[in-house]
Amino acid sequence: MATKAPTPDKPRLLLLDGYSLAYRAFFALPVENFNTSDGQPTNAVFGFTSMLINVLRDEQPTHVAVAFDRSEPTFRHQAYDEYKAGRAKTPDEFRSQVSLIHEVLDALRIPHLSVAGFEADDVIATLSVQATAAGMDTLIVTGDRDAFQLVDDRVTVLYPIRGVSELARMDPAAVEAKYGVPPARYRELAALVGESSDNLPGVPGVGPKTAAKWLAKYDGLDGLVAHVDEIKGKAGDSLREHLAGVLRNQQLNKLDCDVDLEAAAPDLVMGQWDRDEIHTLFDALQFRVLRERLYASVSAAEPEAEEGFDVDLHELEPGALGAWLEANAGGAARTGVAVTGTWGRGTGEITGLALAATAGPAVFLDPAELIAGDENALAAWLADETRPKALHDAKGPILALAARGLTLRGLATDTALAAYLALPGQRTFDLGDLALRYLHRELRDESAGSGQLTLDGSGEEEAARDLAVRARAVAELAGVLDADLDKRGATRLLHDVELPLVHVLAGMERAGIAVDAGHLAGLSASLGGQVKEVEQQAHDAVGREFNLGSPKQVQQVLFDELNLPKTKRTKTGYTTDSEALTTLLAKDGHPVLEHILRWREVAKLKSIVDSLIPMADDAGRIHTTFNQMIAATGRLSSTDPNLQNIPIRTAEGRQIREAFVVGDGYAELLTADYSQIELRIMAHLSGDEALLEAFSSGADFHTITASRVFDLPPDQVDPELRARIKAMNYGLAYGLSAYGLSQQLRITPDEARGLMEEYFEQFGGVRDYLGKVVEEARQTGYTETILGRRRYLPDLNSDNRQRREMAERMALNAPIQGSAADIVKVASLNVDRALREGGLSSRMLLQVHDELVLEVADGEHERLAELLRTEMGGAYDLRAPLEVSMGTGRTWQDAAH
DNA sequence: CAGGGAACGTA
DNA sequence: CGTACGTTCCCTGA
Repeated sequence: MATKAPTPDKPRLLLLDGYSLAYRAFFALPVENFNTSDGQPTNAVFGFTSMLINVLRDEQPTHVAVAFDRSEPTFRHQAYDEYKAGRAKTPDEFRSQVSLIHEVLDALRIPHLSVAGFEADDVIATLSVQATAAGMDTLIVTGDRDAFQLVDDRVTVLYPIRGVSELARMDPAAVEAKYGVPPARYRELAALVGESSDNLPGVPGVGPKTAAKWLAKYDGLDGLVAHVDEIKGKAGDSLREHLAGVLRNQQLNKLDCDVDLEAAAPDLVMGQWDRDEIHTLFDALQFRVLRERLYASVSAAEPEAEEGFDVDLHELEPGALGAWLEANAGGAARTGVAVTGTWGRGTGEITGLALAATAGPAVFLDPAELIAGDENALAAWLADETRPKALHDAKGPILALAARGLTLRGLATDTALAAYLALPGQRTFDLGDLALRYLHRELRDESAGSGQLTLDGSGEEEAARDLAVRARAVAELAGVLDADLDKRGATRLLHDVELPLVHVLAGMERAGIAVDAGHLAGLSASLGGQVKEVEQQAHDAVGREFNLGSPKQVQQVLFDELNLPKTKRTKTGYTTDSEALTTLLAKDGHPVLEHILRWREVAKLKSIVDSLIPMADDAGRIHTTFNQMIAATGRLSSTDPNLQNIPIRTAEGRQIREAFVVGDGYAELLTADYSQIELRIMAHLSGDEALLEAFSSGADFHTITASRVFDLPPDQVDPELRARIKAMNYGLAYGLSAYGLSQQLRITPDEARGLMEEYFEQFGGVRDYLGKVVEEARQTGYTETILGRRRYLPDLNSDNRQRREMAERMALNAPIQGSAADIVKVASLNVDRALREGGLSSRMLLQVHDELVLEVADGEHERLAELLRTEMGGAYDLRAPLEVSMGTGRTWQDAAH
């Protein structure tokens, strides 16, 4: 995570054109999304401040100022009556925001300048010239292209493209690449082409290309004027006719570099801003996301003390570990534990282990060299609940320790999990990154005693020190993350749910699930035969061989050779996905389409089967790895292999489920899943009485809701109507649009819109709830689940419509999907506890989002079913009560219900 | 040989 | 122009 290092040795001046940027922001951000509760529009303030914070963060200037235009006429108006004539009147909603922008700048202690008779650009030009003279670099942020004439080696313009979040970096090369002339000639080009926003017409029929060509040929505008009679063609006539205008433009678009200012460039030093003042102002503006971004970038702007960690690494005599632990890790303070080794597939191996608290000495242990007494001391300490430990991503080490017969208890925190709860959108939580982010320290050894140990020379000592540094970093991070989680209201979620869940997941990974190798081999063979057969049929239907697995070749066959109608575009061509091919099949009916679809189906199944076969261990069991820190919503994910996406939809797919079987020593498999958990959560969260009633009635939920929407008795709801409402019910939680619904149900968008309206007439509370979730998230910057799990969605305030709408769908889905994840996690914990407390031998094997798969021990069926009903059903008290359905059987498929 | 894109499996 | 994932395969470009 290499953050761009600030260059404090070189002063950098940042200049912004306040009015032009605010105006951009005003039109980029939909004003209806940016209002304080008393009706003050804030989209321009928000957009301007957002840009400002981003540039401060990314560019780390040492000096800064914002220039504003004045309302008085400038020297340009005096020279040309029509200057900027015909401009639309400034909207009132915009004007009221200008003074708010001034307040923001005051609170940030950023000077703003304006001079009667001059435009902001003249002020900026003057300051940039001063800055260059003073040996400073200058960055100009403006939406006015006239500033390009200022660009040189020391002066760069950042020009907003598309909204307020993206800036084009215009250095001399970029200007030349874009306009075909060096920055110094930009004025001449603009004079020829004209600038409509300033009401400076150029030469009709002459664009940037022609203008650049002329300027290059005649070495600038003066040369062009001197040879104006030589220019041929229409463009030449046009130029001669409008030459006076061109010369006038060139006069007017020259920026004045000598404006009288109160402050000189070197005076504009970035100051420290007043936190209280910012809080007060941002409270009034109801900015929450920006406040956090501002503080995040402030700390980033602070010079990072990139020190390492100082560890006092003790070398222990054999047999001394017990006493050392008693002295240095025997209290109630958390000890950081770092482990090297390998883990996965439900097992692992420890190759090194280091312990270090936030202060005091550290120790490194090589498990291969531990004598029995030390091994016992370590085992006792690790298993001691009263000796709190902090680890970073503990599940792997727990598996590796378990493989050695060691049990870890007293896991007081896991810095990776804590960071996940703080920043759930991040995909990786590298210890080094977190140390840098939270501790401003690098993961390196800085102790003076470094190199004095005699651990056997070479790399061994370095490895020991590195691990000790990691243990120390974990211990220190633990404290900082505690505070961060507390601030975010996630402390209980960590301690009551995620941390204990680590052990449950490790248990499931260790257990694995048995597979019938013979069955898998049989499937592979039969699917392999079908793949070959269908491949041949496809080749025959086309008349040549091609790779069915290559979308590119499939496209070529379908659209180039068979000339079938084009489908929806992808980035690289036209889609050949199954939906599109099915539609094509209905239209054209070419036999190859059927073969391609069939081939994809069997090839996919075969690849799943073939990937499972080598995964089984000697005992015939497959051990997945559950990842607890990937999904932004709080769900688990499963990898290596992914056992959360084993086919179930088709009969052939279900054959794969038959390969997952009960293991030796157990009676059968049991699956227990929540019925419609997400819809129940939606009913609970929205409090929609009609929806809640549909659940409490006990009848088929989709039929009941359909009967309400269509005003029919339930027994007259046909499958078609039920299917439509089922699609609505589920689609709602995903942010389905009328268009999307129409696509899915193959009805017109108008019909879909009508359907949605009728639905909301009955279930208005759902609509209100979904709208409210998004609005609240826009204000606070995050959504929250029933257990307080947050998801941060800064894009809710994006000026890019596509990104904003995507974030809105995420915002309304996250509390629903995330709350379901919360509930299943709580249920897993409760089931695990009840199994232990009840002394049952049955065990959990898998979690598939709303389903638990268990292995039932002999004679425990009844007790287990009862236990699951209690623990899963009672995991959380929803207004639409949780309902659990179960099935048992020899295979996973047989256990379906 | 890494990484992106397309396609498709699940909840 | 419906959320959340992981895997496989092909293809491209260093």
